Amino acid sequence: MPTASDFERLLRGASLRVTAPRIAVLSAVHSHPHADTDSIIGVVRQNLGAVSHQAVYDVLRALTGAGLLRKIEPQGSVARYEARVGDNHHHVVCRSCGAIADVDCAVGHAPCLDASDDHGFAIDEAEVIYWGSCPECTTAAKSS
Amino acid sequence: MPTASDFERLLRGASLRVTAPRIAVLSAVHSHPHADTDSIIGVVRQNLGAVSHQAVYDVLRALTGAGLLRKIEPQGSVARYEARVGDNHHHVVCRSCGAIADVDCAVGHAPCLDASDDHGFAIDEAEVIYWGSCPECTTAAKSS
DNA sequence: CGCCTTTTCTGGAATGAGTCAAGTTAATGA
DNA sequence: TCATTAACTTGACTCATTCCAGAAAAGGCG
Repeated sequence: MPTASDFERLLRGASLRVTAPRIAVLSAVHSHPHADTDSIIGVVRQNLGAVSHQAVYDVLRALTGAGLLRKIEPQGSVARYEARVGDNHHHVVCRSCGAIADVDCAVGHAPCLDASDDHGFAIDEAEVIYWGSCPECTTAAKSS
Repeated sequence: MPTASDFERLLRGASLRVTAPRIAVLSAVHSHPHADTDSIIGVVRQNLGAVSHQAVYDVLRALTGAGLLRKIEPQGSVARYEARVGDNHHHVVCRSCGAIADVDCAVGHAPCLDASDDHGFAIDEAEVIYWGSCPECTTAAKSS
């Protein structure tokens, strides 16, 4: 678990100003991977007291733009954020409860970037989402 | 381009009632792949006259559930629908203009379904979205 | 062919994530 | 410390999607 000064270094490294809301958001996302915006707001307020939701939205956008956070939004879910960036990993999403887990890329290093026919697009990223049923929901479904 | 009676057969095959809005929606999605809900409503109204947006939403959900349509919603975009189902293809999305194109699966037949570590999830589908820049936007960016 | 049940469609109101805008506050760098 | 500029607050607002209750139509059956 990184400390506040680690986060401060991260922010400075991205030439972003160091403010309490930003550190709180970074910390919240680090300790709650795949959390949605609302939960993040909750965690941040628990640490800092009153913080406007607007500030959290702004911070999330700034940090996502700077590459410190990654935004994911699987179908039917609101936006979620995670702190693992730059390691090209993917996600499994449970169809029934929405749980999300990380999955390292199956084939090796940044592999899935090959489309059979790219229609002239300049492709810079391949995003993979695996859909299925998490262990809990699988068990629950069997016993019913 | 399938005809109205083709769509009727599709609907009956899925044991869904055959109604004008449903045929119009099917037809609209077939002729406008990757259209968002609003455009679909527009096309349907052009063919049928007044149709409530609610009916279109209901129809889209029913058809998606029956497997006649597929819903896709890339980040930052509203829901879009397409009629190509059951052939495990993926999409390229342009980061700047949002254009979407189809991409057949890179490695062969339902290939990407292997995650390195599935965390106990029972995975039934792998969804791949390639991000990049479409030919138009690539050209526009160079000339600026 | 016409009735009955069930599903679908209409119209309008409601929900909720996310955005906009204007003004205030605070971090940074000289 | 002071000026500059980015970040935060407040509050209203947008817009896709959903909910609700009543009207209409589809399909099955006599």
